[in-house]
Amino acid sequence: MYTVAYMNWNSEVAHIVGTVRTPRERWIEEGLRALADGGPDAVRVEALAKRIGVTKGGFYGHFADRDALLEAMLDAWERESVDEVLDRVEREGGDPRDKAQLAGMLTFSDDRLLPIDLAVRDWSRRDEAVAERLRRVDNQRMALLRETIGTFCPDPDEVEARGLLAFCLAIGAHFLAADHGGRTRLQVLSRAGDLVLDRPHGTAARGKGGGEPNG
Amino acid sequence: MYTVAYMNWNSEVAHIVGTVRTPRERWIEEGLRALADGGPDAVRVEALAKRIGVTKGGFYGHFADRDALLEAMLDAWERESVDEVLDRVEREGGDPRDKAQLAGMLTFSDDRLLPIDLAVRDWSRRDEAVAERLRRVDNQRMALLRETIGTFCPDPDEVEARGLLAFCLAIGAHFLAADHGGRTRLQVLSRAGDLVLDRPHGTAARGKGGGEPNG
DNA sequence: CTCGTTCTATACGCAAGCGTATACGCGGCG
DNA sequence: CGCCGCGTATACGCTTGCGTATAGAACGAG
Repeated sequence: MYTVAYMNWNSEVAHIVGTVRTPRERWIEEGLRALADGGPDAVRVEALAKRIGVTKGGFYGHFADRDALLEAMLDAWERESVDEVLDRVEREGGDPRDKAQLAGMLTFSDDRLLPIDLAVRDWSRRDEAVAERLRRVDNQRMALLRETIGTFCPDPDEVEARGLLAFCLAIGAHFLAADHGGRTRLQVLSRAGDLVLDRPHGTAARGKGGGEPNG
Repeated sequence: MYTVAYMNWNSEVAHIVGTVRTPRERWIEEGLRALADGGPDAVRVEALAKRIGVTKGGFYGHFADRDALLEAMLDAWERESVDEVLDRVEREGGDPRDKAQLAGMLTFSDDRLLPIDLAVRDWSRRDEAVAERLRRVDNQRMALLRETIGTFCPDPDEVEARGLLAFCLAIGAHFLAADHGGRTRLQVLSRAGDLVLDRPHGTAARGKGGGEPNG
């Protein structure tokens, strides 16, 4: 019976999804990995094929051309970034401030999404369409920050400023190469987060970069 | 800048520097422009030549290969970033907080240096040698921030946190695509700067973003 | 004026990468 | 079984880009 079920999956779902051998999603996934590793220019059809273990033969059955893949990659990223992360924050968030911190630290400590996010940011500086997508994503994250920060900060202008600060902190830290004289980046980051969220030092719940370093 | 009239440069200096027609610096300059516009992958010998108005013929008289140009570009950028900016801040800086603000807003509102800086940051994520250079530059800027913030903030850990915050704000803002509901990015940025530097709203010497003391 | 240095133009070989065309293989279906 | 669909492999033409070779032009020096 299992065999039947499997074969049903094959026949029924196969033509819906489109392919069984190397699904369209596989190309997108590998494309995003290449994007994360080397930027948009590193997304090369033949290179992806080699990584997957096939030739580019079947690629053009899924995508009209390389640009179509890039579009699909951005679609996937945008959906994954917004839906998944926001959902997860909504589910797991506790104290509003920790929730805000979680919002930032979630995307920005995810080993998979983070490098993609950073690559997209740089990419968006040169491609208006990418910038537009990033704007949609960032606006949603910013909305979350506004909401959570608004719970303890009455002035809307200050809320916005703190939101920007938190966001810039989460992003900028990954584009920064400075040392901190003995301190860990995480330690300084934690302290900075306390400042942004206007909470006494060491009050953060166990987030990702939270907690007291003690060292 | 280098471009200043290398045409009437000829007789005297020619045999000292070695070249008159298209100086080595010209290739570097154009390379940095290409880097700013399209990242390291956009620095192509033939493209630069076309932009300069020559063919690549003379290029290999100045540089062993493309990598040598990239090295030279980074040399130039590193020196220009550190020396020029720090000197200027030292000369023009007034109130320590404004000086700190100037430090960030100088590089990060310079139409020429800013895009190069951002491109180098992204580049450094994929090239360890570039990361090392960026570390040197960022450490110097961070030192300046420490110094100025330290004048009004006694706690070294907090100084470091505020410094990181300021730095991240200056950088991150350029990688951020979110809107601010009616407000200008500059407005929010200004308010955020006030928070970071722990000063009442509206006390800044000049508006942020290009508003350096223009004496 | 002639010479040598130095940049310039042009041509070449080579490799990577895109998109297309075509034949093969394998599984599903009549 | 034999056809068909779809993914795959392979080969091709085309473009871009690097680095080299070589001849010509510009300009200062003698």
